Amino acid sequence: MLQIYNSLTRKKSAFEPLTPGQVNMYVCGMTVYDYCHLGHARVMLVFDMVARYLRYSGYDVNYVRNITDIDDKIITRARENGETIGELTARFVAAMHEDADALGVERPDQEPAATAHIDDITKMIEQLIARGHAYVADNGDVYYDITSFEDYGRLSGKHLDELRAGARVEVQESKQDPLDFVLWKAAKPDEPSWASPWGPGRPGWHIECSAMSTHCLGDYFDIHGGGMDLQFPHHENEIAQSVGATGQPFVKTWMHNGFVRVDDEKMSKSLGNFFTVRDVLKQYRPEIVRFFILASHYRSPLNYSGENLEHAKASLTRLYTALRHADASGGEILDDEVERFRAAMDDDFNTPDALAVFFDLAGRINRASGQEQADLAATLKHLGAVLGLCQSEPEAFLQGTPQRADDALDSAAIEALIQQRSEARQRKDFAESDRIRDELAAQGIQLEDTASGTTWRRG
RNA sequence: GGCUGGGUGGCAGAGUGGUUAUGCAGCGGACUGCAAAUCCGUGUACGCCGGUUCGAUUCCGACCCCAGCCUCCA
Repeated sequence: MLQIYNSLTRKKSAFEPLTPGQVNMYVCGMTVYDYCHLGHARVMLVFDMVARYLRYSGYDVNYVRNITDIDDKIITRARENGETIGELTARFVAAMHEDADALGVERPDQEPAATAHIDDITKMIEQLIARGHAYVADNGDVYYDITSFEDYGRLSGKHLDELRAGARVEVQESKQDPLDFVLWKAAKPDEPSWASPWGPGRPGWHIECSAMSTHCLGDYFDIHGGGMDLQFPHHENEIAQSVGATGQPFVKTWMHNGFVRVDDEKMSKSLGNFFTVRDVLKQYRPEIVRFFILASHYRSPLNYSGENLEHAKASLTRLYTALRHADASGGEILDDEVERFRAAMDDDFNTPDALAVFFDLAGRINRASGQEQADLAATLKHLGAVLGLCQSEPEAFLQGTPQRADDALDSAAIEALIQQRSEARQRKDFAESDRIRDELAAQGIQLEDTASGTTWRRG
């Protein structure tokens, strides 16, 4: 039985979908004005893993991940670049897809963009006004009236008076309460805008997720996810909006993933300490990045460092080294191992524990032979598919692309040197043999002599 | 200050009221011309102080420290 930690109740509980066999999941995606950084990659990878595992567990999953394609930063950036917001966002949506695809993240079933749902957004705002949860201010903005929603603060554990005491919210004359948040922003001159009952303007950030999730998945759905920093105010506001507008409960299980850190500090745009996915992929192959992220629990902080990426690389190398000498064809899936894997994953998607099963399998593959080995290897590949790992040909992974294409040897050159070395070894010229091996090692090529010949990999 | 989450062996990272994952690194051994890979063996680690208990790293309380949110942020 799958247990998921619910941020709303702050405890793990058994997952039961609202409709048996069906899971509706919404995840807050990115604001497309720049390239994805590793923090974005973590969200995409974590919920990709969740969707994959839910499907593996037999659920029919409808996974929605939105795209925020209108907001202040987008407007500013487009203006700086001298391009339209449409041109800017189209470019970064494409870049995001490239990065996600590279990391083996399966596309969500739906990827709604805010600007394509202005009608849904304005309708929801009208509902909120009609139900007494929102008001039109004298500056033309529409605000949510925080005092009209009794449960406000429940998700984040905030109390209204304490939030007000914090007084870090910018004082806005037009607001009835400093904590009221904007649903619709009246357009200033030269800003992109859409028509609405309150005049030309654009949606506030929070309302788009309420409108799009409801549009795609209905009033009440199973899982809503995102980064921890979205818990307040974004998700808190979504609850106020959706429950306020529909009168129905909104989300059953809230899931929040931990941050990627650098030097024990949150990686973020505002701190400027971020690494883009494409930068990291210049140094490490996608599967290594994927392993790195899945090797710690999704709610834990994850520290980015070259050392940790090297750890991930070494770990994957061990798995692929085991698969390299095993033939999985004709192998049968071993139920006991699948059960161990599932027990780990059923415990709030405990991927580090699940990966321990992979290493047990690898060790046993190395010791076994024949049918037993084939069964073990087939099981490793089968479970690997659930996490999006170990699906490459072992040779392709181990001999994969060099880190620096300019000075590295190609396969043919390597094979030629190995051939020369074999001949040297034949005539017991070990000085020459070792010289060639050292030469290859200097290029990052590791040799392995086996009974059936010499194989190589990039170390 | 308020609210969350956390402090596990050299590193990474799970987990548990008593037999103490997993990977990397280290050490000893096997294999090897030598290596590499692999295999075998090897490490009583759970922030500090009290309490509950036959027994706590695991439960309770205090304390110290760290991170996050309270402002745009995945």
